[in-house]
Amino acid sequence: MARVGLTPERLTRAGAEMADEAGFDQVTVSALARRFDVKVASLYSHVRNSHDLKTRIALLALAELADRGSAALAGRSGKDALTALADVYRDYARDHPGRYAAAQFRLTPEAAAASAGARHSQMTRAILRGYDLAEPDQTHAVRLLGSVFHGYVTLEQAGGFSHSAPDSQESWTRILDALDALLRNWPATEAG
Amino acid sequence: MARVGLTPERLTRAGAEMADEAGFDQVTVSALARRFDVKVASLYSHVRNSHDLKTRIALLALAELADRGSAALAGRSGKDALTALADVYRDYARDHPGRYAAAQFRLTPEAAAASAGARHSQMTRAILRGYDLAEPDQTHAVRLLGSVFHGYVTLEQAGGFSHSAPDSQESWTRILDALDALLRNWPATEAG
DNA sequence: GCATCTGACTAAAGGTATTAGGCAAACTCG
DNA sequence: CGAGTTTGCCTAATACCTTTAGTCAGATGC
Repeated sequence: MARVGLTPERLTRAGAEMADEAGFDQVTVSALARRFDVKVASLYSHVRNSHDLKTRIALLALAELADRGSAALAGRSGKDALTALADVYRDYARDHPGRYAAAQFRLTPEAAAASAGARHSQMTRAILRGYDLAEPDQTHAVRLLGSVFHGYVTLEQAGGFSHSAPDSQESWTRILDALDALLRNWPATEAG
Repeated sequence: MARVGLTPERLTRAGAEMADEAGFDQVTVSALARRFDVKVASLYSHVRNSHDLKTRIALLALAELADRGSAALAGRSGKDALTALADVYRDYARDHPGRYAAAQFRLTPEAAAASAGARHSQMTRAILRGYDLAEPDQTHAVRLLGSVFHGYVTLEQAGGFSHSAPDSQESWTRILDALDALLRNWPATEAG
C-alpha cells in the first residue's frame, strides 16, 4: 500500500503523454492505472470519472496551446503574427497529436467557460489589429482564421495532403500568403 | 431463431441513424444488436468488428455527402457553385451530426482509397474551374477551401460560434464572399 | 424432399468503467 | 511524541462492451 503520490495534475500530464504516444482514444482510466502500476479504482480518488479525465487533458492542451500562441505573438504584428500563430497550431498538432485531438474533445459549457478558449479567440483578434477591419467584419475574420487553422491542421493530420504534390508545407505557406492578402483587402459587403 | 434479415447495409444504415440520434461514439455493436432485437454475436456474421462497422458508417456518410455535393454543383459555376457546395457540407453536418462525425473517422489507407474522398476533392476542384487558377495554386486553393469548409462546420458544431454576435449564418455568408473575392484575385507568389 | 449453406443462437473469456467499503500511511495538533 | 483524523490505495463486486467458438434450425438449390 505504498503511496505512489497520484494527483489530478500528474494523472492529467501522464494522460496527455499517453495520448501523444498512442492516440487520445487510447487514454483510458485502466491504461493510466497500469502506467502508474496502481489499481484502477485508485484513480477515482483523484479524477471523477473517465469523462473528467479527458476534460482535464483537453483543458491542459488548450492552455498549452494558448501559452505557445501568446509567446509566438509577442512582438509581432501583421503577417508576421499571422504566420507565427498559424505555425503554433500546426506545429503543436504535429508534435503532440494526441493532445491536439484532446483539444477537440467536446467540453461541457462550464468546462468550456473555464478553458483557455477565450484566449484563443483573443489571440486571433490580436492578429487582426495589424489589419484594418471594423466590426462585424473583424469577427467574421476571426472565425475564418480559426476555421482555416483548425481545418487545415485536422485534414493534414488525417493524411489528407500527403502522397500528393505539391507538399503540404508549400500549400500552408501559400494559404497564409493568401489569407494575408485577403485581410489586407477585405471585400465590402455586397449589395443585396 | 426467426431470421431478421440482417445485412451489412442495413446495419450500416441503422448505425448511421443511431449516430445522428445519440452521437457517433454511442454507436456500438451491442446497441445495434439491441436495436434489431438480436443477440450481439449475431452481428459478427455481417460485420467484421466494431471498427469495421464504424468504417462502413464513415464510408456511407462520405458517399452521401459526395452525392449531395454533385447534385448541388450541377449547372452551377463560380460563386454560385462555391456557395452551393459549402452549404451542402454545413447543412449535412446540421441535419446529420452523427454521420458528419462519422465522416471524420480515421480510415485505414485501404478504406480511404475506396472512399468517396477523391470525389470530394474533385468537386472542390470543379468549383475552381470558375476561377482563373493554374497549378500549383489550384491545389493550394483546393486545400484552403477544404480547410475552411471542414474547419468552420466543425467549430460551429462544437458550439464555438453560438452565444455571440454576429450570428453564424452572417459569418458564413461573409466568409464565402471573402473566399470568392480571394479566388478571383489570388495573389501571385511572393518574391523570396 | 434432401443436402447444404448460412444466419442467429448459446457460451465463455477478457477489457473498461464505476461504486462501496476497508485498512494503513500520512498529516494535525495538543 | 502520540492520539485522532484524514486520505490514498486496496479488494470486491457489478455492469457493459467486444470478440471468438461451436451449435442448430430455417432458407436455398437441385
